[in-house]
Amino acid sequence: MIDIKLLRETPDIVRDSLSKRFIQLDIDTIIDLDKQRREKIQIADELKKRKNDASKAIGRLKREGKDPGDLMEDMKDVSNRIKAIDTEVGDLTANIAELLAVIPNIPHETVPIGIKGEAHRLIREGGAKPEFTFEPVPSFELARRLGLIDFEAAARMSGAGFVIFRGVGARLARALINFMLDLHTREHGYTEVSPPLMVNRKSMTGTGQLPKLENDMYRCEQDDLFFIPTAEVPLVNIHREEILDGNILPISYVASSPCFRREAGSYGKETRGIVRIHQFDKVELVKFTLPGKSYDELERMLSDAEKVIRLLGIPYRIMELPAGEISFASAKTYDIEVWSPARARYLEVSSVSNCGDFQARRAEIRYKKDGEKGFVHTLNASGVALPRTIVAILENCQREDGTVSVPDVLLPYMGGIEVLQ
RNA sequence: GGAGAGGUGGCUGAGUGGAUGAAAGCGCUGGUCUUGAAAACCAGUGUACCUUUCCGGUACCGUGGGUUCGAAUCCCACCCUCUCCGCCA
Repeated sequence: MIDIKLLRETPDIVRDSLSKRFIQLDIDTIIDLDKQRREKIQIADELKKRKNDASKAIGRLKREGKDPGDLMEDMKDVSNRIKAIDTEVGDLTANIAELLAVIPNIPHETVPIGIKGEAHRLIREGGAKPEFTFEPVPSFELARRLGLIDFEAAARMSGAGFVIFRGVGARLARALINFMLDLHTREHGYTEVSPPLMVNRKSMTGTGQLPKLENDMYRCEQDDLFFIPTAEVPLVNIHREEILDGNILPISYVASSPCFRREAGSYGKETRGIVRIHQFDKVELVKFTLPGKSYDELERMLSDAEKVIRLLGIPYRIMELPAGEISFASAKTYDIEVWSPARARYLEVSSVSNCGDFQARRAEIRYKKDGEKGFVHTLNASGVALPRTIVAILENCQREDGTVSVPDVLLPYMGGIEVLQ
């Protein structure tokens, strides 16, 4: 959530932000409602003061054995007026909150302007693209031939967009998860967390998935619980409605979890293979920082996620997203993309974002340090998503005989399996 | 799912209709003292909103309603925690 004061005092910053994101929203209505609300609060507060003073006087009179009858009679009317105004204020507050909740975060000043394509800024590249003496086979074909993934059985039991990793395929997924968790906990200082996979509405609102993305999530209607689309949601909500000691920041969490996404409306593209599926595993990184430190931490987080890909030896590149492409809650986002030789294109395996105080404001996550207080900054990064990383491993490490060599860093996790065959 | 108990500030914990935004203790911050530290003593120490030069005001005792001139305190609903029973990986 953006600060209502920003809207009140410098509405042009918000207008500018919306236009950079190519979003049209009526903010004048909010500004007007906010003005009305404050006026009514003032009136109500004055009446409440009268009421409080009178109540004290009545108490005093009664104790002295005098009759406060008239005063009590007068206060009945005041009380009713307060009730009426409070109802109006309540309605206005709810109305404003609702409108404010759909305003996206303000992009950081360094974020490039634009939308698709050329507006993406290349930050750096790594790893050499493999040079094949044969036509590279697409990952879904390799996975099928090697018996790593069963698409048909998954479709039968759950529908399109679900997959079963089986045998060495499941082993590879588990190896990747363990490798990443070990890397982030041992070398990058993250605390491992195993969070709930279903969370309530308030949590989803706190991180910014709601109210906008309700249709993109699986929901258990009976209990009004949502399946998490990313572990970012439970990780950030760990500290919801808390005041953190500024001296223990930054706090860094890592979790591996399945992610559930309805991907409504995306049928037709990317439906083949495991590039876009309804349930996938992802290792997620989340940090809580002091406001002044978040952009330093963003770079560190980017390199933490990048390390995973570098150690796996997969060719990749890092792109900075333009304002028109960054997500709702983000102020600045880098994508890490891995190379898919069979498709001759890059696939996003990680999004690394600084949300500034946007989520902290929604989720009421504050800090206090040396008498100074405020909202923390929150950051999140995939570190990284499994299926597309598996695609990249299969395709980049494939050999002419149809087998795939396992990256060295995964060998300790593969129980002696060096080649997928 | 059933029965019971309970949810008060950073923590422990008083408080059953008016002098309580909330006793007391602990913790924390500053000061005195000390070579320094500890102890002792003194002072301060919740969050948010409105107003704003200053001053000030309002709300908040799990959440939301209600009763009342007045609610932490009474009533209703819901949420959460604990104990026992049932069920269960």
